[in-house]
Amino acid sequence: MPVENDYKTVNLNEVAKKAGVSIATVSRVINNNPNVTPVTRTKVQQVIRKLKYSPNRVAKRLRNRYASSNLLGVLIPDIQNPFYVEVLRGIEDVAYENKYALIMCNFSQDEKKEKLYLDILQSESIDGLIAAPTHEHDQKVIHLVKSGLPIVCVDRGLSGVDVDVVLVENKNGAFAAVDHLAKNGYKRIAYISGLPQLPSSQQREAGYIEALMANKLPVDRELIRLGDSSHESGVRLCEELLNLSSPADAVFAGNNLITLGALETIHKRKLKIPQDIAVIGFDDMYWSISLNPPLTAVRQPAYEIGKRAAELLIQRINDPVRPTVSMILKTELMIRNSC
Amino acid sequence: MPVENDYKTVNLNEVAKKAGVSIATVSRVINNNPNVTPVTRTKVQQVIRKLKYSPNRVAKRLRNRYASSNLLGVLIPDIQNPFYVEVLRGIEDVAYENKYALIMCNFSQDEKKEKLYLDILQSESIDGLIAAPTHEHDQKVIHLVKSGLPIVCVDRGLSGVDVDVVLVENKNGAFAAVDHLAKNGYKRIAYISGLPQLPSSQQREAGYIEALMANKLPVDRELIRLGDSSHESGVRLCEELLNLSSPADAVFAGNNLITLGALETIHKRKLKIPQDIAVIGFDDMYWSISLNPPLTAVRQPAYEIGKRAAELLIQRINDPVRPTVSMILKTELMIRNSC
DNA sequence: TTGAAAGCGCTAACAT
DNA sequence: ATGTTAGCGCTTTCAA
Repeated sequence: MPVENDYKTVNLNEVAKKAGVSIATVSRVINNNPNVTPVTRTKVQQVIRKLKYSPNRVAKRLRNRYASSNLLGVLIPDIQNPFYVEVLRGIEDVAYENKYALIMCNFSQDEKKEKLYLDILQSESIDGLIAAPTHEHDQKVIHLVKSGLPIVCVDRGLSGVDVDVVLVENKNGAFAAVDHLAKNGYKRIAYISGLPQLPSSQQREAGYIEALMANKLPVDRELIRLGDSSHESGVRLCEELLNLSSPADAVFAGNNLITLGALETIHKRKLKIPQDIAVIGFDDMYWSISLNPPLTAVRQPAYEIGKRAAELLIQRINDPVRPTVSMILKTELMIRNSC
Repeated sequence: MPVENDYKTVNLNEVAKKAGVSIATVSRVINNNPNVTPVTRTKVQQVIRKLKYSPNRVAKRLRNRYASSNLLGVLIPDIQNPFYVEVLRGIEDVAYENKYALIMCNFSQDEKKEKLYLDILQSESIDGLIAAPTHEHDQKVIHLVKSGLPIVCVDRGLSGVDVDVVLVENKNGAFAAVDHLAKNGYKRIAYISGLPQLPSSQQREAGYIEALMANKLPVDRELIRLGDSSHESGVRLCEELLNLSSPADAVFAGNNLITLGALETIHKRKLKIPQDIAVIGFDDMYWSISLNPPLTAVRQPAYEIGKRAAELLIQRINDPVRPTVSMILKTELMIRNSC
């Protein structure tokens, strides 16, 4: 049971008393209300400084629930994924420029945790939210959108509601990757998918299949492995692919973490890339060049995604009725040596 | 200028009215106060569910400033550094278990930003804070400790105040790394340091120098390069080291990001590791095995650091007067192929 | 220009 | 067992 913390904070009352004015006047000084004489203002400011007074944001928000809390919520599916970290950095830079602080919540792809954090975020009365929902029918997020809270979705859209969203061309990106593999002569190209309920996983699979067909390659369901977007799933599913009676000769990994997991398996087996097996990953990393071998990957403009999302969110906070937009960013195939 | 958000929230009053009881009774139901008849309780709960009522945390905190906000602050120096991400995961798991949510603030080694976030955190009346201060004399954090806010420092201590802290054996870890290099016959071992004001950078340098001396190797100031703990600094300083008239034959990199930067430079120059130059990094990564070549590194128990720090923090919140503790965790040399 | 006072949603002491 | 009410720190009318 928490014990009383005995650190007390200076409040308006103490400042007012010490300055010999009313709390209303102190409040005016703090909020730069022009209706204060320079003399009074200076006097109050001195006391504020002396007492190290800083306004209580909690009280402020309670009183003025429609005023800005200067707090933005960010709901991240997996903080271990460097892609989301980069998105976060984009969000952060824009937020900081606009004097917003971030409450970041990482739900580790756990829907229960997501719900808990969403509840907290809502009752903290944040000004807006950037979220990557677990799936398109995420009831909780949909409910929040409907309630009028400014929201921007990244990486994953929402079905049935009108919401700002920032996505990438998942299908095209996947197509380019697999097409590159096929053009280089690989015949048994595998796809290790992330969580199958994610729209991005589905779109990447669609791109994979289209590229196979465009190159007259058969679609073998055995070569499509469904995982949970984690590093561990990359390790495990790559093993399965290598154990096939007719093993894969190339792997298209559905995200960052899966790629790193697949590489781990391949290196453990002392297989040569790309001679024994080719690898291409969705998501580039800044250290891709230092991997063995330098990794060929589909680059998502992660920082840009975050930046755009934050910009859209702040726009919406300032203008709740502007029409929603969908922003689709392009991917880029970074060809190096892994295929 | 933000416009009114028109999403209104259900409050105690509406629930009370609809249920035909007083707000006090509703409050009791919410807080599981036993003094409510089962009949009343059920009736109120039904209304709560029907109205989708959820308590306003802001009001709760204002009213009861000494009660738990169930909010923990985390002040991260650099979210791009996988080490801190791992620490964060440790913190998060413990926090979640104990029903705390996290406000994470990433200040990107920027002291101004750090100060801003600290102000916000304080006025959000968080229950406690886990911080990695910019340096040992961080006035703002010291002030917070003195004010009585429960705080645990990670990775970096604070001088002159009594505060819980979780650290690793930086000096020993560095010694082991450099000693390993020396024992393998390397003569011109360089050290790329992170931000020189960080205690960890200094301790690692001390370990480096001691290992040099223990192996009767000269200490050449030219081989010690001071950076800012970033990836970019690793790239740049490794270049400088390679351009020396008598270049380094081994590099001890002060952290994760620096290691990745140094590798980038070495690969760009098509140098062979460890033949042309050996590399050893402080901080292990789960994908170290997939690097070219598999990286030898000093492993810090990052997840454990976060876990311990969060445990200490929660202990302190529950018992503000327990004596402070310093926890020093061990590092481990992971020998692979880069030296 | 300044002050007094209401009230944001909630909890807890007190009254019934 | 339930209700009434004060007050957390703040902003904002309204009055002076």
